[in-house]
Formats: sequence, C-alpha cells, structure tokens
Amino acid sequence: MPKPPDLSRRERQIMDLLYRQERATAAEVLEGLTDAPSYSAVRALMRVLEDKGHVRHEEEGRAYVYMPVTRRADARQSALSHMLKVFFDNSTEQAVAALLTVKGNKLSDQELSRLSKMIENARKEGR
Amino acid sequence: MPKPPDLSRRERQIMDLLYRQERATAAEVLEGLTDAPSYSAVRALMRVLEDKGHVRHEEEGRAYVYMPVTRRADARQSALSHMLKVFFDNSTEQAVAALLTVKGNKLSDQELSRLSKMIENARKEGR
DNA sequence: CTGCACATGCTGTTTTTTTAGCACTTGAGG
DNA sequence: CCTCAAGTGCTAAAAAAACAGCATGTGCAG
Repeated sequence: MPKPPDLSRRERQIMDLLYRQERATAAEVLEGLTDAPSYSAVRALMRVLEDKGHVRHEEEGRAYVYMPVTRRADARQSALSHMLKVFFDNSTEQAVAALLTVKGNKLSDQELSRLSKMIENARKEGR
Repeated sequence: MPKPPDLSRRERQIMDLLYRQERATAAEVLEGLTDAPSYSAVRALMRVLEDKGHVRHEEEGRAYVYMPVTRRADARQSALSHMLKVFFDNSTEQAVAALLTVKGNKLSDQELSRLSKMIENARKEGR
C-alpha cells in the first residue's frame, strides 16, 4: 500500500527544512542541518531535488534561493493523511486526541476556545 | 536542526507498514509493499532493521513475526511533533484545524462531540 | 586593474542501500 | 524414508545516494 517515496534520506531531510522555512539558499540549508555534509554536497542535492521536480529556485542577487514546488498547504494535507493511515487507523478523532497531548505544547485557553468553535462549524457544515 | 534520521528509504517504508499493522512476517511485508522487491531483499531489510534496533521478532510456528520495538503511542508522538515543527510552526491549533479538513475524512457528529469534550477537559486541566 | 569573496556547473569517487541468489534446516505428506 | 514447501542465514554484487573537489564566472573593495 505505501507508495514508493521518491525522496532519499537526505532529500527528505532537506525538504522538511524547506517546508519549515519556505525558502532557503544552499548555505542556509547547510547550516540548518545538524549533521551537515560539505557545501558542495548540499548543492548537489539541491540540484537533484530540482531535477526531480520537488524544488525550484529563484535568483536573488547572485545566489539561488530554493523553495518547494508544492504548496505548503498541499504538502501538509498529504503528510497528514499519510500519518493518519500509518498511526491512527485513519481516525481523525484519535489523531486530534493525540495532538492535544503532545507534551510541551500546552494550548492556551484562547486556542482551545477557537478550536471549540471550529468543531462547532464543522458540525454545522457537515450535514 | 533536523536530527539525522537513521532509516533509509526502504527502511522507513517498512517501518510505516509495521506501525500500521503492528506486526508482520517477511511475507506479509512483501505483499504490503506496492513496489516490492524480492522476498530475500525484504528479509535482508528486516535483519538490518533488527540490527539497528528498530524491530524485533518473535517466532511463530516456523516463521518470524516482526514488530516495532518502539510502542506505537511513542512513535505517534514523535511523528506528530516532527510534523508540527515542519508544517505547522509548532502550532497545535493549526494542526488540528488542518486535520479537521482532510478531505475524504468527514467526522461524524458523534466524533465531533467527543472532541468537544476533550477540549473542555483540556481546558479544565490546563490551569 | 587586480584580487578576494561567493556563487555556480560539472565530474569522479566513496559509501550506503538495495537487491538477488545460494546453501542449509525443519515439518508434513505420501 | 524421501521429497516438497516454506523458513532462515549469509554473502556478493548492482544500483543509488552522498560527498568532495576543482574550474569558472562575477561583483565589489582597494
């Protein structure tokens, strides 16, 4: 059932970084990586990612700034559904529950009430 | 910032499958993969995963049944927090919001009201 | 004008992954 | 008892990924 991910380990690592920052130069990617290889290795990877169509670049000054081709929102969605399938038997409910208890991420009252509202809306629209 | 994931592409693919099913023999893994290699390739991978400490096996009849070493709940948590970091700027709120709108996963009224309750509880406990 | 700093393109090598194949063991059936 | 089916371990080799290094181009400071 799992579709063949076409990102290698490093590639995924870089894509994650890119989704996190939206955009980055090779140098930035380099310093964003804890276990970073050489600068030129990173650049090679960027080129591969571009070839594969996961990333595109714009020139900014003299440097290339790379950014994901897929919009963040879309990437989110697919990451979420993958996660739902793998860890939550496709139960959104369970996933939300788990999310609420991720340690170190207490939600403020404010956030909680916003969530209540969202759920209310979902209920209304959902029928 | 990203820690070096120590799973290769295939390895991750297999771990996902394993988390999804909790347990599987090499043969089951083989048929669980859409782009599966040979049976013996899969077995080799299982052994590597075991070496790395991600998986353990029990003998069942003559066959080995493999299962993740890490408990599912823990794996969930870390997958979630990774996801939060990469795609949601660590905002649980945003993540929940996105979760509620994953297409093709409508929540029943029942589920929604259970969620409301959860949020209520979180609010009470959270202070 | 010259040299430095910083980028890129390209290429070759090394390491890791991924895969297949073969030999051996064991249980069940005929 | 013999053979087949279904496992496993081990190993070698092919393919993919990861890396480093070198050559080159360009803007800017001196």
